[in-house]
Amino acid sequence: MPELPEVESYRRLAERTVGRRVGEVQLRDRRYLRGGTEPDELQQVLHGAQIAGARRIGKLLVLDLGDAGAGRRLGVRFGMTGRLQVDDQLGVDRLLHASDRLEPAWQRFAVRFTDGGLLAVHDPRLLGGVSLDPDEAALGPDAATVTPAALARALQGSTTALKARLLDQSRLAGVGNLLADEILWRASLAPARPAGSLSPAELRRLHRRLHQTLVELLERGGSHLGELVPHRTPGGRCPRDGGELRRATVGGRTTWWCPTHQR
DNA sequence: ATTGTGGCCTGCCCGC
DNA sequence: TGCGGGCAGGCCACAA
Repeated sequence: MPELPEVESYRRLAERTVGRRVGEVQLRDRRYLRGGTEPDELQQVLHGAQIAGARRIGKLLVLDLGDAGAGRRLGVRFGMTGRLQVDDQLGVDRLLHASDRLEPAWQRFAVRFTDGGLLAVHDPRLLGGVSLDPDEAALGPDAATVTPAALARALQGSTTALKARLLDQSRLAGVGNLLADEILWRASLAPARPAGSLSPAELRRLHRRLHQTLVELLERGGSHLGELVPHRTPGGRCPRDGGELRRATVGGRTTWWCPTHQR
């Protein structure tokens, strides 16, 4: 599913649209609109606008608009099965838990550029969506660049499960379920630990592993390419010490961890 | 305010 | 072979 590494791939792909002008806007299903954006407004703002930039905050892709749409922004969320296409190129090859097929009906939103190119979002399950002027302030610091101090602030003073806090996009933006399991596994921290219970040494370890994991997976281009992920399955064993992994629901999400070395 | 839960949405996989 | 149920989880509305 698209987490920070996938969305960063999408952002890089979206950079190809910078400087191009929007012609036709296609919204196949108005359920794909989020944040109160109306089809008419979307059409009006996008038509004739130029793409001025492609940014990413956590899992949110933001296209800054220029010219006719100056000052406005287009936000794209990918949910867990969303894919970005620019011209004839796809952002990532494979998505875990998502079909690799590209049914025309799954193309939920697209803009045609006046040069004949295309930016399209394919999303079988409609869990993603597009909106005008998304609330960027509602997101915490981006997980790829968060400082140790900011990470500590995101966790401190809370008794909720550490993993739940890592998944809270308003505290830290970009970590999804697979990444959370991978990072906690690498940091040797139990997912159900109270978020505020980490010692300074554990906080440093978590920050280092978070950073390391993101650098590595950004390079590999997918959140499913971690070390733990292939073992998140019944009977799966810890690749570090061979112990049987445990499965439970933490923070409302399926969670796999190694009770032997994650404390 | 914070935290937890259920619903959305549908392709896919398993067991009968 | 077909079918039904369960599962996947990002995000949001809502409840406690």
